[in-house]
Amino acid sequence: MDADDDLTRPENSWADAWRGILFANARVLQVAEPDLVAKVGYPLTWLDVLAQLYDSPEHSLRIQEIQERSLFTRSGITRLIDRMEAAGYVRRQPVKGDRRGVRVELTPEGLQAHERGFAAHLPVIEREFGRRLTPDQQRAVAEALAPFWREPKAQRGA
Amino acid sequence: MDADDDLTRPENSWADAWRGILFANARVLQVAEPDLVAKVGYPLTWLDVLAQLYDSPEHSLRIQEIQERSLFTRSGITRLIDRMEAAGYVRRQPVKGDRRGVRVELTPEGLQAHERGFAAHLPVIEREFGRRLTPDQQRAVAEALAPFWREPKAQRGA
DNA sequence: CAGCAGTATCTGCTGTGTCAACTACCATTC
DNA sequence: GAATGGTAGTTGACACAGCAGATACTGCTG
Repeated sequence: MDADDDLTRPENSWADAWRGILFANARVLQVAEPDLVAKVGYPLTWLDVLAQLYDSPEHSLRIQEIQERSLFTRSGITRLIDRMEAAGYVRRQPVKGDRRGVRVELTPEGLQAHERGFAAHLPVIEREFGRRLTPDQQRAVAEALAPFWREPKAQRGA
Repeated sequence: MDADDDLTRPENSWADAWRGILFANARVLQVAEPDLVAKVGYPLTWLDVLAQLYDSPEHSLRIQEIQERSLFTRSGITRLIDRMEAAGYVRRQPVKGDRRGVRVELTPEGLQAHERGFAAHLPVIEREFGRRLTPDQQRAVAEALAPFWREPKAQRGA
């Protein structure tokens, strides 16, 4: 993914770490994504949204909140919710007090889909990722990369 | 990205590491990708191919070899090369001895594009990723994730 | 309360990647 | 050397995400 890196120079020692991130991400998802679709019939993006809703009070969030927690743009979320709504996993509700807004809430089917999704997905991630690291490595990676998810998101796009 | 993980159970201790990978990848690329496009006028996928070609003997590879080294399907590569060829960065040549094949080679413009690309890209990755890890963390992450890029690729797709 | 800037979401268009089918060619077998 | 099965690359139809502009509403100002 990266070019020739001179590892003797200290300022380039992050290059292999970055390469590792790129490859680990790509290789694991390349297995996990089709696996999830095959097993539960929907893609990882849906599972992400289902999990966000599940973890929220009343299993519901506003479009904007979903966007903030995810790595999509607003228009991307609109269409994602369109599809999930068509599948019966979520429902759009008016927000009381702000008629511009939309509250997205999990349906019972969505709740079930969330459960099935994780039941199918987690073992694959464990097999493809977790087991390939020692407990020490798991801790080290988790600690080193924690800043990237414990921070507010850099805003972008429409 | 993930759901509620019980971190006291040892078999779930990879969850935060995985979450870190997902977020680090997404957050860094979310900055680096538009930055590259703004600075050199082409996306990361091109830089990846340019680097592969640059690192190869005679700055050329067969379509198939590019595909093996990348995370795309064959048809994806075909179209990617179409665009890069239209931009003048690569050239398609017949393969002697196998008239089915195509050899993709870097043009002088492509060579220059590669150079400009890395000159623009590496500092961004360093800033957004490298500097946020201590040297120890860089080493630990690199070592833990090395298996993912030092392995043959899982085949997929058309 | 008219005007107007700001916010929340949606929509049209476009770029890019995938899948499956297709063409062209290679290699083996009889 | 015709038949057959495999390989290399392309193409058509489609799915999905992004951007920019549209729409509908909020809330402040005078």
